[in-house]
Formats: sequence, C-alpha cells, structure tokens
Amino acid sequence: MLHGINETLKRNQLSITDSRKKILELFVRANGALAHADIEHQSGTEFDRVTIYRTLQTFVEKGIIHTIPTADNSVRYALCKDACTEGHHHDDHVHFMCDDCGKTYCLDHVTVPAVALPKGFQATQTDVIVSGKCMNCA
Amino acid sequence: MLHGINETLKRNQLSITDSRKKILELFVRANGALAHADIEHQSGTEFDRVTIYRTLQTFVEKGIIHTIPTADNSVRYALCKDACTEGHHHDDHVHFMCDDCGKTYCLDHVTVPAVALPKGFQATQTDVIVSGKCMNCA
DNA sequence: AAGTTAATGCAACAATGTTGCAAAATAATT
DNA sequence: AATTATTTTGCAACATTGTTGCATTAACTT
Repeated sequence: MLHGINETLKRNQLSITDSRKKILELFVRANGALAHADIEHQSGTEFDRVTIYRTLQTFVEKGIIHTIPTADNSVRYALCKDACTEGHHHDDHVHFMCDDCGKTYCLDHVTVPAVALPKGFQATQTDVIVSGKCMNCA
Repeated sequence: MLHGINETLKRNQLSITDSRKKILELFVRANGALAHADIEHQSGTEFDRVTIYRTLQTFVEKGIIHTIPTADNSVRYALCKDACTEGHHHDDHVHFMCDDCGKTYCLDHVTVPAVALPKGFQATQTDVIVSGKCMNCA
C-alpha cells in the first residue's frame, strides 16, 4: 500500500468519512482477511451495522477490497492490489485458510494454475482456496 | 450411483424415512449441485425447513453429499462419489459455476492441480472453483 | 458560510440457520 | 404381530446475517 488512507479514498472518488477511514485502516493493519463480524467487533459500537455493510459493498465496487470464497462459505474480505480498479478485479492469487488459527491469507506470489476444462466449458475466473496449517501454526 | 436410494441410506446406518428418501432422490436426479432453497422449493410444503437442514447435515457427516465452496458464498451441496465415507471426503475435483444459468457442476475428471505454497505453509485441502459459461450456455 | 449532495443511523423487515422439546415414525425386541 | 426403545420429525422460539426506506447528519462544492 503506497498511498495513505485518505489518498485511497480520494483516488476512488469517495468522500472521506469516519467510518470509511476507520474500516479501511482496519484492512491496512490486518495482514489477512476480515469478516463483517471482525469489523463490527473491532470498531465497537462506533458504527451502525448497516454502515459497515454499505461501506464494504462500496469498497468492493470500487476495487479496494475483494471477497474471498471460503470452504466454509463464510464471507471474508481482503485488500486488493493496486491493479484493481472500479469493476475490474485482478485477484489471480491463491487464498489460504489456516485450520488452526482461522486466519485467511492472500498468497500474492502464488499464481493460480491453469485448469484443463472439458469441451464446451469456458472459464472467466478461477478461485483457488487452500486450507491447512499456516507458517505460524505448522 | 450404483446403489438405490434405500441401499445408500442403509449402508450409512441411517433409518429410512420419507424426507431422507425424497431429498436423496432429488440429489440423484439433479446432475448438479443443490442449495437449501432448491430443496425447499422442489419438495413443496412436504417437509419442515428444519428437517431439511438436519437431513443435509446428516448426509454431509455420513459422506453422502459434500458442500461446495462458491465464489458468491452461497451454500450448495452435491453428491459425493463412492469413495467418500463417514468423516472422510475425497472430493479432489474441480467445481464449475455457470454465470449464465447458475448451475454448479462437479467436474469429476478434472483433477486439482498442485499449488506451490510458500515456506511454512502446509496444505491439507485444495478447492478450485471455476466460473464462466457451461457447455449449454457457451 | 450557505446550499447541495452524499453518507449515516434508525427502524423495520427478510432470509438463513440453530436449539429444545413434545409428538410421530422407524427400528428392535419379545 | 404387538410392544418397547430409539430416532426422527414438526413446531415454536430464537439468533444471525443481510437488505431497504427515510429522516437526520455530515461532507463536499461554490
């Protein structure tokens, strides 16, 4: 993250508000993924639940964060790389979920392998979720 | 599926009830994945919502069906292959979600490619979800 | 600083999932 | 085949998660 919080918001034509600043900061500080519940707890009673939902939605639309498909179908979000712009996500990296500590990592340097599909199937996106033990829990 | 509905239930030490027979039949007939809502609609008002939840849970525990990690974090289930037994799933196949018709396929013959993880990470399971257009929608 | 636009909080609602318990159905026993 | 024991079901109530409309408040514009 080369830019500061406010710069990121401005760059995406978003007005700078307390909730957006605080929530974006949580993502910058967390070096992993966050669930809605995490944000709700970490920000205390400061913001309304609805505000958090709407902020996350806005960030996803703007390409600031992306949702992570998880094996347990819980919804998690993580910061996008700078390559992501409005409506165009480029999250071609592998996601890792630790079975022990529950943390979710974006393995930015592990590229998604090509998958040979049967005839007639056309891929537009490939998500890879690996679960196991992370570097801290192994 | 070599065995009949009742045989599958017996083999897994489950008592044979109307709801289990009907729900398992839905899976055998559907050549794709089913969400809870699909089952609720297709079985009409025949069974209670809670019964469906519990039946799906039981089937997952017994290794009859498995949940599919989806890009949109909706919960879907599909029949396991015969290799799956209680507590031991072997779903090393790729899942495909069609953006057009919404259908989810288990691509049984497409094996999951190996992923080179960073030092310290140990994989126990790898899920691959490909989305795009299926053979009927391309 | 005043006017305009956008975001927030509140309330109400919808969908999804869980738990306890009595009634009913299934399986086991005699 | 009938009785008992065990499981499963349906109901009610509740918890969690997510959505929508609208008045209030805050942020941006000039």
